[in-house]
Amino acid sequence: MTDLAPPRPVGDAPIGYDPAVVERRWQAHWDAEGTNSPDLARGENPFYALMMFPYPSAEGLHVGNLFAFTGSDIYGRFQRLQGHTTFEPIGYDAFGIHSENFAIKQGLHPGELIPRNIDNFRRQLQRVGLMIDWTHELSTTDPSYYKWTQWVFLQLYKQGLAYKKKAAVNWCPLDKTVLANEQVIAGACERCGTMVEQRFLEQWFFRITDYANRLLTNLDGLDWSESTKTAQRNWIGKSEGAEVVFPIQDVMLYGGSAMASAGASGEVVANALEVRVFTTRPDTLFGATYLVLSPEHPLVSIIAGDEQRDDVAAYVAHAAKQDLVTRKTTKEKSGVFTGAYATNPATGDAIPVWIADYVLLEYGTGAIMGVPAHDERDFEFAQKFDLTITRVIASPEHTADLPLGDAAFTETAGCRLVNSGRFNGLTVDEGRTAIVTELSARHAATPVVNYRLHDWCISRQRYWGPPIPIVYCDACGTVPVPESQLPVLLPMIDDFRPDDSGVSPLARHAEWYHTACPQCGGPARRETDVSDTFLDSSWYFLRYPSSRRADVPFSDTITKKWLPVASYIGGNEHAVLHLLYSRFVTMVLHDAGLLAFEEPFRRFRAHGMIVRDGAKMSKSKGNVVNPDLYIDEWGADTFRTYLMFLGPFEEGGDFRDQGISGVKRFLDRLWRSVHDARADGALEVDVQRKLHQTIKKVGDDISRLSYNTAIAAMMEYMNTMRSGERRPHVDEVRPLVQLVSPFAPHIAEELWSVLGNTRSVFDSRWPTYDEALTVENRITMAVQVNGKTRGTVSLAKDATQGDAMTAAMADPHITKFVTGQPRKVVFVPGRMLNIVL
RNA sequence: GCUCGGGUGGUGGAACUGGUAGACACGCAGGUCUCAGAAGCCUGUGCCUUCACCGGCGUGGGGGUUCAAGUCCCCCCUCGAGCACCA
Repeated sequence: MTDLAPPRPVGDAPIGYDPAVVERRWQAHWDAEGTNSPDLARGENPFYALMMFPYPSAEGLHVGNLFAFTGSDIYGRFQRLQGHTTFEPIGYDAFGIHSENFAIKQGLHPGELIPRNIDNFRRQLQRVGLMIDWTHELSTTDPSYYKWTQWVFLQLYKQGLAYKKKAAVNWCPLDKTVLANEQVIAGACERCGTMVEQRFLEQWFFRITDYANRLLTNLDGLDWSESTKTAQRNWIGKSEGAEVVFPIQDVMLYGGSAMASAGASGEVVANALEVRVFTTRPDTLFGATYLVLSPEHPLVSIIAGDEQRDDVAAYVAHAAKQDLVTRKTTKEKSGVFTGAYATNPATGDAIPVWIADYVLLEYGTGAIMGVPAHDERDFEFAQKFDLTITRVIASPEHTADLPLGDAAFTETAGCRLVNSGRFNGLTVDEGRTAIVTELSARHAATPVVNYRLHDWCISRQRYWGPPIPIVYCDACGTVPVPESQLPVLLPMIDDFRPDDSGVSPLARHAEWYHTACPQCGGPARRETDVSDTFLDSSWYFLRYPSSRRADVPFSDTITKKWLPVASYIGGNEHAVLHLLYSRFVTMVLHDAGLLAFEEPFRRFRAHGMIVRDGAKMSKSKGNVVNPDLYIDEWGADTFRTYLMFLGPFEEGGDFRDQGISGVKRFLDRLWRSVHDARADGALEVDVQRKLHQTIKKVGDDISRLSYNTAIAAMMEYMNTMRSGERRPHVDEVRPLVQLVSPFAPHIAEELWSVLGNTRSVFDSRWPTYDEALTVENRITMAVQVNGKTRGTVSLAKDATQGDAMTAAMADPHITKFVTGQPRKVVFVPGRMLNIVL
């Protein structure tokens, strides 16, 4: 046991509260006693409080991290006080391009840089007093961790969910490297300014699209922030519609190979070239006056007419040269006619087939039907190239031949079909169904659901990540590395910079690259790509409780006991990627029979952002707050509590140092109240009532993460309890120490021991309140005349309308507004009285 | 452009299901204590008018519903975040 005696007043400090001393003492005490390391095997009533692990940057923790961690810590500590065994782990998400680029800039190896950053993070995390179980700390860069990241890859591979295909990526021809979309600024490389190109490279993908519908429908049952669920729904982007078949007319077939498409039964139908398009508006089919294929569409070279061949080829080449970002953001329409015509299956008309880069190969079928009258993009395109525009939807005020004017008509509510043959007069919804039904009978359409979600590209042609555990053998082909041979260690090489070749730097290391085939023992080559950091973080919560097990990624019994995660708190910037990938990986492991649950996070809450003077903190703006300086000056307890007091936790707030002194004063008063407390005499009724109200409110508020109002409530109680320089009774102060403890854990422990307790305040139980004692027996009721508040009356808590009326009419300030006989009186018991004249 | 959040005193922010708008805190002003200060403690503090009482006006703007609107409905302005030619 460390020394529990209260510190003597230091120097001139009149009250003896020295945060630095108190905080150091209790951090050492927690460490020595293992206060924050629960017995995971035996602890009762488990509660897994998870915070998103940080990326250990060179700058150290920023206030945003601290804000998030403190919010999560308060919730975890509160749950512990409710009688749970709380597990609060931390780790570092330390692989990735960020670290690698930074290391390159500093001329250092990420392998030396990262441990240094982690040491600094650990130091900072320790001094804010989080209830972290340090015995389960992890880093994704540790071979004992990424061994199992590779294992996760293998599980997906085994399920047929990992595959390799060529995909378009941004390529900087000067830096000779692949760029993420965020690294392309206005079509140019963010580092060297060179125009970026599109390249096709072989990449590993996970088939997350197979899980799209499940990822979407499960959301309904999750206790998550609505904003996060909405973001996921939008990201998955389900759209229901139909695929419609447009036969190509009179094609000149080149080279005889014309690849007539294969029907469902496998027989080759001669001369049956056709374009399939996806649409969410089959009701507008009669208005489809042209088709547009994406420039990469396989039919393009086949259907292009002799005269158009050169133009088409030039356009395709132009599109290929564009980078992905510019292509998707340039709204100016461009395109060329292919020379081919297709038949609109509804009207039988011949319509021209164009190609344009506003149609993307990766979405739907890579081809669209152009309905210029009712789609903005198509309208723009048709105007530019002078294509036919036919109205097929009309609102009740429109006639069938009313011209469109200068914009597409995209409304649907209350509208009906026109110029659509026998479908005229149907509503949009009816038309949608009727047209698809009829075309389906002729095999010209199929109802289809499409998702915006793409498969997850996990390949990175970089160095700083876990090597993808695959080997290529001339004899056996693609061979997964057997689990017994994991981890595939990332070699510590000096020249880890990306180079001219466009493949990972690992390819340059023959001794690593060449290996023996695990199947036949023959010569083989290793996969040189490493995996995406999002794979590292997609399963880390499974590892924490079992982090000391070398033989399995996660123990069955421990996992059954501790997961799914009871509370997960993090930033909404991870609403889609990290949180979606974690759900996906969990589902896959569930389907493989390795996990009993399919959703990893029972409850998720997104915290807000801390800004400074209304702007996001950034080095370039020079408004970054260094938490160390604030902790030095005010102490961790004050800083934590202040961060929580600045605004609603789920909304964030504006950091300004002016307000921090108010919180410090509050803790000073708490300190003094405990030291001055008397043990004799009785409790005051008003103080006691306020106490019970406060216990109730603080508990309710913490449960809803309304930390700012919880703190305000404690301050109110303090004002009541210590009004003037009133000496409070110990029984009035003791519960306040407990209420404060999740926010300001060090001072709470200190004062708890001053109050004579020998065990941690976090092993005490949250104080209980008596509902009966929270009730006020007299109430102040507002009295309105014609809806305007004209005064108040003081009444017994169960006063009737009659009592209220009598009291109101006795007050001349009120009666002077009552100039006639009341027409009506509205009485809300306990709240207000409204006299209507 | 679309989606999701916001807009309340000098400032950060309260206000649960419509029911005394401005809790709590900062700041400011005055007082008390002190040789003086710091710290504490007490009082006041939305705006306009007034010596004061009284009164009027007030939650981005404009309409509406209601005995009653920061809260509900419609239109508009504005700030932040995310997504973005997704057919």
